[in-house]
Amino acid sequence: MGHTNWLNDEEMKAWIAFVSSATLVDRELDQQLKEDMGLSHLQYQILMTLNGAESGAMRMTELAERLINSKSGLTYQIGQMEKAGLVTRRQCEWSKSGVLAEITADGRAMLERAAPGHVEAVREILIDVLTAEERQVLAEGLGRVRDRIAERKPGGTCW
Amino acid sequence: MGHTNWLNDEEMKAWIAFVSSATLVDRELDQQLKEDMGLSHLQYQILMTLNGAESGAMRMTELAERLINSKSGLTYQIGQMEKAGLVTRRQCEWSKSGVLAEITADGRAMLERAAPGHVEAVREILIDVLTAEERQVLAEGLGRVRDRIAERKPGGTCW
DNA sequence: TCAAGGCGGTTCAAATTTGAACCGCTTCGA
DNA sequence: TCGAAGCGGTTCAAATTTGAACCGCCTTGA
Repeated sequence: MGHTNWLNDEEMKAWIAFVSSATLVDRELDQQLKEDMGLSHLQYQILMTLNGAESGAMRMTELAERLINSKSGLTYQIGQMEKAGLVTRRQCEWSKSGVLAEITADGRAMLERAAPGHVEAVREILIDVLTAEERQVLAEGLGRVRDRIAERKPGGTCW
Repeated sequence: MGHTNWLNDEEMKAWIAFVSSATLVDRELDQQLKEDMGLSHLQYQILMTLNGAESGAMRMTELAERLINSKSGLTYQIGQMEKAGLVTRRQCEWSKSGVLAEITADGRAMLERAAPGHVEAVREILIDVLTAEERQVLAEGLGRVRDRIAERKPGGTCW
């Protein structure tokens, strides 16, 4: 196996397009959210995820996994957002250790104000630039990529 | 215009797949490079870019733009890599301000050692998980996404 | 009953990133 | 020719991220 199977031109193009577009899209959205609402993309995602959970609350670790973030990083961000009044921490009922992050009324209000602009930006930057077929392929192919990587992490929470 | 055009299910799937796969892929590659070679993905990209430039050197600002990185961030990283002996700084001939970052022999050697493992990882994580048609669509569609965003930045160097 | 091991989170120091301020050239227009 | 504006990079402080160490709770098995 001593020989490397380099990427050919076709593969290289796909790879470059993927990496560079991902970087740019992320940067762009972060900027938009920060300018318009003072939220980072991560904070927005936290609010979205909590808002979507029933009772608006979720365990720290599960939240970290969902958002593909390190545990300590999440602790930090929840701390910031707690200061800002967007979320609170609550003890988990059935486990003395165990903390629930919960979205507050202010958090929901913030989300309502932020969502339209964010969705608009997502459309403008990504969704509306692609055809329906392309979106279909993206969902399918990249979904598979995501699942493959997720599978590789047996233990799971090693971030 | 008061009404938000929310993402429908099909669009949402594409969006989610894109964001989450991008995050995971990036994390995965960073990890692989760091474990195997002690390089961050950014550092690897810097070496790649310099190596590809004729004379193995490039202006700081151009490098920053290529890599979609802030100027100060690049200054920092080049500093680190200079300490590690992978690159050097050189004054630009035709401009007294103006700095060229140049890859060293050690830098090229490092790149040669790192490349096979990196390419392998890129294949395993992304390229080989997709069909040729999917790669084609990715290159085409996401290439368009990248170009659109790049166009929006008229001045260019505002990072 | 009790100690080892695992889980859920937090803390801590170190590395990285960001954006604004700054500094020395360069370039123009008055 | 002089001075304001712009470019190319760096510096600096502040925000964020990371990974390892740690702490208390919980489970399990001897």
